[in-house]
Amino acid sequence: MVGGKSLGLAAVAALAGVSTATVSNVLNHPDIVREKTRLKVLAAIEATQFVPNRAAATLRQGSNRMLGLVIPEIVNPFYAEIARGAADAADRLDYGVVMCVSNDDPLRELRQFEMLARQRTSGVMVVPLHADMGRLDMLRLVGSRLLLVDRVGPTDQGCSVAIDDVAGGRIAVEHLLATRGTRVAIVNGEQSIPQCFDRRGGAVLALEASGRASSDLEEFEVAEMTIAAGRDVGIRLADDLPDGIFCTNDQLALGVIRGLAERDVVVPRDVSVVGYGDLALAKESLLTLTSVNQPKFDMGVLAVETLVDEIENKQDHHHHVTKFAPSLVIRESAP
Amino acid sequence: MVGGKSLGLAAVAALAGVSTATVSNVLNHPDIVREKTRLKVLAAIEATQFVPNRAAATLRQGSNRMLGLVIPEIVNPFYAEIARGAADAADRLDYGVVMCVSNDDPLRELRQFEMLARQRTSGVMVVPLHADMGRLDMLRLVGSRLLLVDRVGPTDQGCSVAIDDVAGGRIAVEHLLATRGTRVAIVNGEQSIPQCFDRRGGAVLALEASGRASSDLEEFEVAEMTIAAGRDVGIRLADDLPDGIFCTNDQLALGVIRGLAERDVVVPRDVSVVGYGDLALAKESLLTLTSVNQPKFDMGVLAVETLVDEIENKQDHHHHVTKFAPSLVIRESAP
DNA sequence: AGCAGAAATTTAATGGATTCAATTTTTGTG
DNA sequence: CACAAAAATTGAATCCATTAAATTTCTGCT
Repeated sequence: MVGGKSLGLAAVAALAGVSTATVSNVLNHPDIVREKTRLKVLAAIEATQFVPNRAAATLRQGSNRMLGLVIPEIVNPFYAEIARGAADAADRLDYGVVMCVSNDDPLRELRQFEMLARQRTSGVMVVPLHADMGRLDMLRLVGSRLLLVDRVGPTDQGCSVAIDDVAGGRIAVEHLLATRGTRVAIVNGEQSIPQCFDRRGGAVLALEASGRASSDLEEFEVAEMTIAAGRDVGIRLADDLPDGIFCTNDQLALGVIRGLAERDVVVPRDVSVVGYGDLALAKESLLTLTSVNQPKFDMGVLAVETLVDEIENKQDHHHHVTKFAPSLVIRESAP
Repeated sequence: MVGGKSLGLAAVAALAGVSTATVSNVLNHPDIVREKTRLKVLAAIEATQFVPNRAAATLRQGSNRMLGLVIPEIVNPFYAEIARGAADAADRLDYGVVMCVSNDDPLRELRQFEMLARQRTSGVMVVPLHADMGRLDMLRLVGSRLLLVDRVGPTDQGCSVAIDDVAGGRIAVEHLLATRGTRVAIVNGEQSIPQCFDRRGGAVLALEASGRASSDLEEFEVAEMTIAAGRDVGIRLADDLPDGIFCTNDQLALGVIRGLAERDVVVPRDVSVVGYGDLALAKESLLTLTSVNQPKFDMGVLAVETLVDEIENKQDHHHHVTKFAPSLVIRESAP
C-alpha cells in the first residue's frame, strides 16, 4: 500500500521468469500465448501491482487511445447529451475522452487543437459553431482522424455525424398543419446558423407540400434564442394570432408561451406551439411542450464508434456522412 | 499541406544546426538559451511544422499534463458547471482534461481509474457519490495526485474542494424565519447523502438559533429528488400549510410549487418556498425561485488550480480543505 | 524415435523528448 | 591580453512498451 515502485514490464517479466515481449503479448495478444504462461504472467502482474505505461505504447504506436471532443459549451444540455453519448461509447471501447470546451473562442480552440495534437490523440470530434475548417489541418498533420458532429463537412476530409434539421422542421410544421390550420409562424434564430437555416427550410417544404406558398410562412427572427427573446415575440404574436407557431428551440417556445400568456392567449386552446430540441425542460415545464427530439446521445455514441472504426481499420475505411432523423414528441402545447 | 512527416525534434535540430537538447530547452527552458539561438530554433520549428510528441515527454517525466475529472453525470447542470470551471482553468494552465462520466457505476468507475492510471494522468479530480475511497489507491500508486470535489476527505490523502452545505441550509431557513414565520418544513433527499444530511443540519441550526427545538422542523423525505417527487409532497403539504418550505434542490422546489398550485395554494402569497442549487431553471421558471447558490464554476476552477499547484510544487505543498460559502439568491418564491 | 511444421517465446531494435554531466563559448575583470 | 567564472550548448543515457525477426519448444504423424 505504501507503494513500491514497480519497474514496469521488466519487473513483471523477471518475476514471471519470461521475457518482456511475452508479458506484452499477454496484455495485447493473449491468444498467442500458452495458457500456462499466461496465468503465470497474470499472477506476476497482480503481485507487482503493475500498471502499464501508456506513454511508452503511444510513443511506439504513434497514437494514444484518446479521443478529443471539442464542444462550444458544456452546460447546454444539447452538447452535454452528445458528450454523454461519447463518454459512454468511449468507455465501452476502452478509449479516453479529452473534453475541450471552446466557448466558441477561436484562440482557445486553436490552443486546444494544439494540445490534442501534442498528445497524439487518435481522433478528434469537433462540434463546430463557426469553425473555419482550415484550423483542423494541424491535427491531420500528426495523424489524428477528424470527425464533425452536428455539421456536415466535405467527405474527402473525414466523416460527419449530424441531424437532419430539414426533416425536423418539416415534421414540426406538418404536425401544425395537420392538427390545427394553415396559418403558421416560425420563430427562428439567425439564418447564418446552418441549423436555423435548415429548420426553416423544412418548414417551407411542409408548407409547399400542402399547396401553400413559402411566402405564407410568417417569420420572426431573434438574435438570441432565449426565453426572454421568445417572450417578446410571444407578446407581438398575440395581436394577430396564427394557427400554429414553430419555434426552432425549446427556450424560444417556452418564452413565446409565456409572452402569449401575458396577453391572455392560452396555449393550446388558442394556438399550438411546437419547440425544437426536446430538452428536459420540454417535459418538465408547467405546460409540457410538443417538441422535435434530436437523438443527441446516439449522435455522440455514433461519433465515437465511427471514429474508432476509422482509427482501427485504417485500410478499408471510407468516409461517410450519417444523418439522424429527428422525431416529433407530442405533448400538451400542440396536441 | 499534404503533410511531410517531421522526424521530430531531431529534424528541427538539424535544420537549426543545434543539438536536440537545445531545441528542447527552447521549448521548456527558454530562459537559459541565447536569444539568437532561440530565434533560429523557433524558425526551424515553424519551417518543419514540428508538433512535439507529448508521449515521449510523458515517458521521460512520468506524467502527462492531463487531469482526470470523474463525475457521476454530465447532463446535470451542477456537474456540468464544475466541469466548465475545470475545463476553463485547465485550458489556462495548459493542461488537458480527461472527462469520465461514472454514471455512479462502481465497475465503470474502476475501469476509468485504471485508464487514467495507465495514461499517467498528472492528477485526478473525483466528484464522488458513493465512492469508497479505497478504489483510489491505484492512482496514487502511479503517482497521480488526487483531489475530492464536493466532498471532504481525510487531509492526509489529498486536498478537497467543497461547498459548505450546513451554511447553505442555515441561510435558507434563516431567510424563511426572518421573512415569514416559525413553521418551517424541509423537503429533503435521503440522509445517507452527505449533502442532504448537511443541508438539514444547517436548517436545524437556524431553527435552534431562533429559539426553537429541532423537532419543530417538519420533515419530508423523498427517494428521488425530482420534480415529480416534489409535486407529490406539495400536494400533501397543502393540507396543513407551514409558513416556509425549504427544498434541498431546485427540482424539488419546482415540484412542490406545482403540487401546491394543483391544490390552489399560491406561492408566495400563502407560503414561501426556497430551493437549493440555483440552477438555470430557478430563474427561468414561470415563478422565479429563491434558491441557495453554490459556486460550482469556482469550485471547478479551484479544483484544477489546487491540483496543479500540488503537481508542480510537490516539495512544499500541504494538503488542505477549501469550503466555499453558498449564498441566497432571493426571487419571487420567497421574497 | 525422428522430423517437419506449427506454436510459443525471446532477442534486440525502436519511438522521441528530456536531462545530467561534460564541454565549449562568452563575459567580465585584473 | 589572460584567466576565472558564468552562460550556453552538447553528448549520451534514460524513460518503457511494442514488434519484427530469430530462435526455441511443442505437436502430430510416420
